[in-house]
Amino acid sequence: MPPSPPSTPLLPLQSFDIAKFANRFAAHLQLLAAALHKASASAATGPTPLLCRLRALHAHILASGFKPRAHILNRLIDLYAKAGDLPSARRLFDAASPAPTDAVAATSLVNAYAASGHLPLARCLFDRTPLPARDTVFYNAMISGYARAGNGLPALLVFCEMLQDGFRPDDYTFTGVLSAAAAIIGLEPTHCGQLHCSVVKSGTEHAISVSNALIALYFKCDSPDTAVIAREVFDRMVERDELTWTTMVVGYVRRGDITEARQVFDDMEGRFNVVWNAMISGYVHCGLFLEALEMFRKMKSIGIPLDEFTYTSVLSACESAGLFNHGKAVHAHIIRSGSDLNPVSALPVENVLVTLYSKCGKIDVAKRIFDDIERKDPVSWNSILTGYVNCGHIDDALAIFNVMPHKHELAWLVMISGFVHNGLAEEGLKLFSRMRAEGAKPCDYTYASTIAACGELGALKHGQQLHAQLIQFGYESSNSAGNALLTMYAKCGAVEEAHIVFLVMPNLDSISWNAMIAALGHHGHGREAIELFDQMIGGGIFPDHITFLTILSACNHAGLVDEGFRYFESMKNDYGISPGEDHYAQLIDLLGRAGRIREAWDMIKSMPFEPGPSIWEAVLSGCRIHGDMDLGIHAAEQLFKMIPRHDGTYVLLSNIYAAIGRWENVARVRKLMKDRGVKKEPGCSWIEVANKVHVFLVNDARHPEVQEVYKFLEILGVKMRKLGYVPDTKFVLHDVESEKKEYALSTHSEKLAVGYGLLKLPAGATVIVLKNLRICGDCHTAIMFMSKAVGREIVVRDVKRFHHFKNGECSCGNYW
DNA sequence: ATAGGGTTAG
Repeated sequence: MPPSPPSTPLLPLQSFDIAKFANRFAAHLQLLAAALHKASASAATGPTPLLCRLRALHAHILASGFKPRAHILNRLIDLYAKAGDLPSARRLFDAASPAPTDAVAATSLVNAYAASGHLPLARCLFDRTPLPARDTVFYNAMISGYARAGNGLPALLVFCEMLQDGFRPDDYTFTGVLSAAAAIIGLEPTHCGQLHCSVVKSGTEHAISVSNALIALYFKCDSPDTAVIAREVFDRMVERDELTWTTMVVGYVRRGDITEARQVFDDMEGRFNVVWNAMISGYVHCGLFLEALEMFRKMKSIGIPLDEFTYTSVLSACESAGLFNHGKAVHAHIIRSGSDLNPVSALPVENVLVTLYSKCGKIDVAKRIFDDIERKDPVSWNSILTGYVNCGHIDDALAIFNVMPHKHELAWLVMISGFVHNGLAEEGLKLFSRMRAEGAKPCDYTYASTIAACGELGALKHGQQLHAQLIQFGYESSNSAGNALLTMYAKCGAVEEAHIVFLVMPNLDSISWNAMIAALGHHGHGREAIELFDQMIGGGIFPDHITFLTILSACNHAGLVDEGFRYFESMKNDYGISPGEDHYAQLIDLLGRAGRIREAWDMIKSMPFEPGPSIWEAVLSGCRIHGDMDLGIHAAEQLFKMIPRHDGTYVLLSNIYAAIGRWENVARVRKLMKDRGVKKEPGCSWIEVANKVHVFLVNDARHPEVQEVYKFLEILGVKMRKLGYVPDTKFVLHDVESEKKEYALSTHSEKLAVGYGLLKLPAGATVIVLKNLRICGDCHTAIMFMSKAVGREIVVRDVKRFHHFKNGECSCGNYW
């Protein structure tokens, strides 16, 4: 804690003669400068204690009637500038004009302006200083000012001006020039070479700071060759400082070369904690969390000072690795070790703690930490917002969002994607509109989330509008937006559009491939999906567990049993990806649909883990298709045991009882629910509703029968609410900002169709599926089963053609 | 010179 400003005068004025004053002042100013240098970042706003002392001293100087000579004046200006009181510095400077004979004061001011982000002011002063008053240091101030602000080109121009004006650059000049050059994006290796040459010519290459800047410059170039040169510069250095090691380690880390970084680190002489921190954060960025933790442990044990940077990286490692107990231990360590954390630079620590606690489900702890943060910044707000969203507390998140002082771009994004993930896609769209109305600028990720919302809603027109906006904003080459568009078009049934997006995307990543394969699979194009998968492999893209989930699902949709098996094996053997529960579930679903329910059963028994809900769901659906009711009920009951409070299970179980007409069991389910305090009605009501339903396949909102469909949906929606159901996304009536209501169902409705289609339908009941989409895999399957169930032909119109379903087959020849 | 918050695929 710096001393508070003295209330009594610093100096007893009467005891010194004027000459001695001058010396005393100079000495005091010197002391203040040293104190100022030590007290770097301070949390306090307003005048700092040091500034108060400076003002008091200045007041003494004025009161003494002593007219400070140039060097004292310069020092005063410098101190005011460094203490952050630029207006005072400027006043003194201007009062000393118009005859500044040296550049010292101007340099101080240029430095201060640049440091406080007022580059134009610095430049203005720079330009107004006449040539005779300039010196090398003066140019250096301007150059390093630009360099620190990341303005590479202006810095180089000042450097040229300096040479033209006939000044000799020194090591400081080159340190500035090189770090300015490093800020230029797309710098060519030849440029680095040219700068390197002029460094050598000037004879400053032995200065450590110049070599350091040179190394940083070569690393920034991001080519393997320049990294080698950086290494050569490093090897030739006779003397190295902390910055040298940091630059090397960070250089390798940024290139993703963690091994080289570690080698440099191991060669390091000295115990610089910044380098340790850099190494830890390097490990975290590479996903090597355990190595990061090990390094932290070692750092602690050999007594390298830990600081805010260390804690932030280590906590982030714990959070990313899911090692919450470890994270809590580090938190405890921070508290135990006393609060020697700088309140300004500890902010990232607090922010990552918020993330850590919310990630492990302790949102209340996260909230407490958040509330205790004194000076919350946008990251703090976004962290707690994300915490609530990820815990599914979307209402709390919204409440926080609404009281946020400055809604950062990311906050909008988190909120919109939060809505979409919590089944409130429509709210997401509304929020996007609000964002635009409030003049906030969406980034490509925001577009990605909003477009995903359209996909969930099946709101093709809105999706197209967003597509157009995206191009206007210049985001058309963004991968995230492209992937979202592709998926949106596929979910709206426009596979061709999706494919076009896929074809024109400049940088396909594994998500793009997965999305396109899924799009084809969902629409029943199993063969094409497989073909695309092979292309993906041929293109050297490594498939992940989602790719295999997708390809298995595609095989499932297309009834490609053998292919499904082949890919399941290949996943394990060729790619070393061990199948998870979902992969097994796909395969079991596939077998079940093909009537090979016993094989599916064997597969379950051979699984390396206990079957979970998705497995039993797959068994259940297989049993429903092929009438193996004993196994089906077994599956339903397993499901029931696993998630006893999951309403869906009650629905599922009573559905299957109802389907085989065992109404007494349906009643038992009702009673069970009552006993267990589940408020909702069991699922048989759904069936009662569904069996009387006339639903149409609709591609076009202007379809003559669409009004009837709307009416039905409204009745169904009301009825469901009366029964205590909250209609899920499949049946929500979407009012999508247009004048006329657009009732859109997402691809999930197909699953519903499968469910309904397989029920025993009373004579005369017709179940057709409402869609404004084209017929795709599951939907097709469902209708084929329906045609078998009702024993007569069902004709549905697709966008392109009519499909005639009869006796479980379709005129288009597609096997389900 | 080292640190913290985000998206899209199943």
